[in-house]
This record gives sequence, C-alpha cells and structure tokens, in this order.
Amino acid sequence: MPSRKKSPTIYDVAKLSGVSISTISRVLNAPDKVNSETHKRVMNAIDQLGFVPRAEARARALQNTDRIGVLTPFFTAPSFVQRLRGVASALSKANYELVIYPVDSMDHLQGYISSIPLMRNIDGLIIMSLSLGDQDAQRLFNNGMETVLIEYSHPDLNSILIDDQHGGRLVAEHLVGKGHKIVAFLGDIEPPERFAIHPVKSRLAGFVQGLSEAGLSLPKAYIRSCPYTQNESRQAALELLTLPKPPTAIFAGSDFQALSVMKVARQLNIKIPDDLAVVGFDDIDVADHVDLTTIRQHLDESGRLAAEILLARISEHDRPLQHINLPLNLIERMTG
Amino acid sequence: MPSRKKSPTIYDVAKLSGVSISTISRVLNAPDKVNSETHKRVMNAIDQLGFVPRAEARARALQNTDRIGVLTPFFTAPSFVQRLRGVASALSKANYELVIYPVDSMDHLQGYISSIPLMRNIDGLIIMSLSLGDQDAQRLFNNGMETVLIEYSHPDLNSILIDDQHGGRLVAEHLVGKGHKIVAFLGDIEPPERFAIHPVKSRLAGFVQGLSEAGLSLPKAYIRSCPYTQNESRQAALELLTLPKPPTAIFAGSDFQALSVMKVARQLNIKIPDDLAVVGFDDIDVADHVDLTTIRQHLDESGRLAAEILLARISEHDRPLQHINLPLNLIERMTG
DNA sequence: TGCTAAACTGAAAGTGCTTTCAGAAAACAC
DNA sequence: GTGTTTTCTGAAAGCACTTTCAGTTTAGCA
Repeated sequence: MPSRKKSPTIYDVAKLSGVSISTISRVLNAPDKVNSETHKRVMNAIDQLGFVPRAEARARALQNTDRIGVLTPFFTAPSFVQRLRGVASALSKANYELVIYPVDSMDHLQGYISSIPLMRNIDGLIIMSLSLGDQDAQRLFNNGMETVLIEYSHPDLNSILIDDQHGGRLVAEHLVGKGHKIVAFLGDIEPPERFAIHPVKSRLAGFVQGLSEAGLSLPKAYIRSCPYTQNESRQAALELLTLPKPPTAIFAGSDFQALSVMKVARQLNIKIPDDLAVVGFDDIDVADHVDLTTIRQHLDESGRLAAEILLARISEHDRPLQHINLPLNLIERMTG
Repeated sequence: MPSRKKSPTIYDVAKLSGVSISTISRVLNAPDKVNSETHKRVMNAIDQLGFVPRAEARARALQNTDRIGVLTPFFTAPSFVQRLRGVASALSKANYELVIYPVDSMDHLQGYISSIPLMRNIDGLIIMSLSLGDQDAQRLFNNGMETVLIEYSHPDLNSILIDDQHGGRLVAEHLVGKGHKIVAFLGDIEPPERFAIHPVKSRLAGFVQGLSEAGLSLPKAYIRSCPYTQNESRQAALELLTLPKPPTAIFAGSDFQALSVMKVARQLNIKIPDDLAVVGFDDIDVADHVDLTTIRQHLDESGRLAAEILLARISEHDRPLQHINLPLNLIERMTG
C-alpha cells in the first residue's frame, strides 16, 4: 500500500516552527533578512518534515518557471541532438529545466506556437530549423516570449544562422584545389516537410557557384536529390557512381548521407579517397569516427549560444536582440 | 517597444461574455453541461480575446501537469537518444510534455531525486540507466511518484530490463558458429561514473560464458577495457589487432566502439569480414548505416514502452507494477 | 395551475507559494 | 526616559485557475 501521505506544505513548516508562513518563505528566499535564531529553527523544521516548495505553486507566484522549451523537428537526428546537447549544457549550469517539443507536422507546429506563448509554462523558447510565419513571430514577440531562432531569422527575434551557401562554396573550393574535374552532389533538395527549413538547397547553390567560379559546371546528371533516408541515399549514390563518367568527388548535403555514399563506394570497391573523395556537411560526432571530411558548423556551440542568449534576455529583458552568424570551416580528414 | 499587453485571464472572458468565471471553466472542461447558447457566447469571447488558460495555474488547481520527466546520463549518446525518441513518440500522442534532466554527476542525481518527487512539477518519471539507492526508490514510491526504470530494477517501481549477459552469449554463439577460434573483447568495463549502471560487464560475462561452453577461452590479453571515447577505443583496438596472434573476431561492448574497431581495421588494411569479424551491441541507427553486425536491444521500443507504462499508471494508479524483460536478437549484417 | 425533476449557474473555497506593508520589538543615542 | 532608527515579523492580498454546492430556471407532467 503506497503510504501516499501528502507532502508537507509551507503551512506545516510554519506550524511546527511556530512562525508565520511568510517567515518560512523569507528564510528560503532572503535568508539574510531573518534572525539567525529563527532561521535555525525554521531550517530544523524544514529538515524534519522534508519540506520542498511545490514548483507549480512557486511558478504561479513568481511568474517564472525556470524552464525553457525547445521546439525542434527530427529531434533525434544527430545534428539536432548535438544542438540539444549544447542547449542542455548551458541550461543545467543555470539550473533551468529543458522541455522538448518535438514537431513533426505543420499542425503540431501551429499548435505549439499558438499556445506556448500564452500558457506561460516556459520562460523562453528556442526554435530550431523551423520556418516561422510572420504572424507567429509577431505573436511570440507581442506576448513577450523570449525566443531564439536557430537556422532561421526574423527581425523581432534573436537568431543564430550559418551561411549554408558559403559552406557549399568552401567545399567547391576544396575539391577544385585537389584537382577534381568531375564532381557530383547528393542531398535532400526537395524535402516534403513544409514546416522545417531546408538549408541543403543553399549548400548546393553555393557549391555550384564555387564550381563555376573555377570554370567547372555541375550537369543535372551529377545532382541527385534524395531524401534523408538510408535506402534512398544509397540508391542515389549508386546511380552517381555507376554513371558512364563517374565523379571523382561527391559532396553530400549532410554527413549522414555522406555515410551512405561511403558505404556504396566500399561495396563497389571504389577506394576512398584515391578513386573518390567524399565531403559531408555538419560535422556530427560520427564524422570524426569514420574520418569524414566535412564542413563543421559548430552544432554544440550553436545550441549553447542559443541558450546563453536566451538566459541573458530573460534576466534582462531590454538587452538588444542578437543576430549571430556562426562561422563554418572545412575539416579535412581522410575522405577527401 | 514590445507591446507587452498581458494576456487575458478567465476573468476577462467572464466579463466580456457576461457570465461568471466558473461558467467559462465549465465551457472549457465540461462543455456538455453548459447551455449551448451560453456556450457559443463564451466561445466567441474566448476567440475574440485570444484567451488561453495559463498552464501553471491550471496545473495548480488540477494537481497534474501533463508533463513527464526523463532522468538520464549521457543524454546525447546515440543509444540514449533512441530511447528518448521512443519516449517522445509515445508522449506526443498523449499530449504530454517531455522534460529532460541530464545527469552527469552523483550530486546531480541526488539533487534531482530528492526534489523531483516533492516539487510535483511532473506527473511521472522515467529513469534511464541510473542505479538507484534503495532509499531513493523508497522515496519515489512513498511520495507516490509514478516511475519507470530502464536498465535497472527495484521491486517497488516499474522496470524494463534487457538480459545483457544473454546478449553476450548470443555473440559468442554466433562467432563460434562462424568458426572463429581466436576472439577478443573491447569495451568500457571499468567506467568511473558511480551514478550510472554498467551493463557492459554483464555483456562480457555472457560472452566469456558462451565461449567457454564451446570450449574456447578468452585470455586476459584479448580483453581490453577502455572508456567510451573515440581515441581510447581506437588505441585499444589497435593493441588487439597488433597482438602476435591477432583475433579473427572482436566483440565490442557498444556499437560506437565497434565503429572504432572498424576504423582501425581499415587503417591496418585488415579486411572486414574476411580477416576480421566485428560485432557490436545496441543496434543504434548508425549500425545499419555502416552494416555492422550487432545485438539489437530495441532502444526505441524500450522508450516507447516505458512511456506507455507510465501513462497507464498515471491514469490508473492501482494498476499492477510491471517488470518487463525485453528480448535481444543478433542482427547479422556485413561485418561478421 | 401547481408540483417535481432536470438542467444550469455563480459565489466561494481551495491550490501553495511570494511579497507588500504596517506595525512591533529591540537597539541606540541623547 | 524619551525619541529615533533599525531590524523583524505576520496578516493579507495576490497569482489564475478548478470544483463544489446551494440555489435558480426551465421543462415536463398531471
């Protein structure tokens, strides 16, 4: 039988220690303003009863929840996880809780956006890789919900961006520098999800631009659009590598898809990097593991930064908005 | 200037629609008990004002929060992420929020355990791969905090386990069946974290047992204990593969470490699976990507199941406790 | 028309804490 | 011994809902 004795309230402590509830509260929230004798007596009572202030009640009175929310699609994809890791590390230092709202449909997103700012059950919001209508942004702003956008921007909200196009160009320059003449691209250029943003297109655009600046072109046949999934990526890689004139380098729109390319290459007995160079994008943990050359976009850091900006704004509402552009670097490993 | 007009309360709605606040509440929580005419008027006012009940206030009055917490170490390691994915998928169906408490020290764990059940800011708790003192388990139980343990068990709380030792034996049987005579093990057998549980030891034990049943032994030199990190794993793999009589098969305690083994093998130009078989444990997403033979422990499913059990117990407190044992299967792919 | 049952309503109490504010007690100076 | 600070204290008013319960309407029926 669960001895579900309801936990003690501030009143119980007050009764036991013979003072009023406000004194208890003061002992907890402003200890220096309480007689040290009383303080001791109250603390004894608290220990004796095992009293812990109820979080919801506290939040109600305090108007803050010590909780921040993260709105994210694909929340278990490696790149998102790493952002989340950054967020979590910054938050746990500051004793904030992390609430995750996984978004996997437009409805989902709309539902969250319309209720979150009003429910007031979080102090701040981080929105990852989701495109936000102007209305929604306004709504967040008008309701005074502190928000940081990652991979998207809006003039009224903080944002952290990377220059995907520039990243694409970096890859082009790198491959050109290595002497490649026939290159290919593989990535999720036409994703079906309307709620998420799609940086891969920009990566390709930058790639094409970088190539053309070096006098190289990227014919249609050397661009494969394929979803993030493993099978489709492998299929696309296979098609690229079995072209009459196969590419000597492939740029994959994400590290995960680069893995697929590497796998197919192994199956075809194509040597990496001798016969084929592979470059990814993101620099997820696994990239290091498999020695993948890739564009590092400081995923952990973007999350940490987002959290820090948010916390700063929460404690000082009138701090200026920040629009940060995170740098990209090419990390050269073994694959190209 | 953020037009921080404070959002409307139930009182505003009451005033506008000319009824009392309780009627508003009833319209929201028991619509069928309200005159349809009134109902319409109230809904109009709600829409007009854009009213949304404040979550904290609601939680206070209702005594439930529609929020469940997950206590987890290493929360961004792939296997934990996949469990989390399972949890999230089950929760979002039921409209519950997911709060993550990352644990990275004993103090952290103690802090959470001692305040969470009393703060009452979650309705239920999932504890992943953390060893729970009897006191703490009692505390959760006594305070009526519904809890599901994963990878750990306690008679008073729900639990989901896998039989790591059996998993180890499966690997042994598989490798023996393939005719391997000299095998090795690599894994994090002596982890420093006191707060987390360490299933790898059991995996090794089962492995050894399975081997010895087939008349094979596993000499000390063929067992490398090394932390989860990449560098250390690679070092250990290197040592194993450069033994005078190198093993023809390596069982890694986790998929992530199996990746390191594969990498080193490639560097040494050792062909997988011809010259070396590699078997991992967990079956994380990447395992499929790199075609790693491994033990599947249904990570997503364990999370989903935990969430479902929790939700069931929350809605019916007197449902019996569940102690579930999840099956393991060997998934044979290309590496062994 | 009068009576009863059914359907609905709103005042008020409860939820557990923070914080303000007026006033009491103690300490100090003269 | 009075006046003035300084330091504490506790009653009470929020905070924004839900829910109970007594009371009022309305409808139905003979």
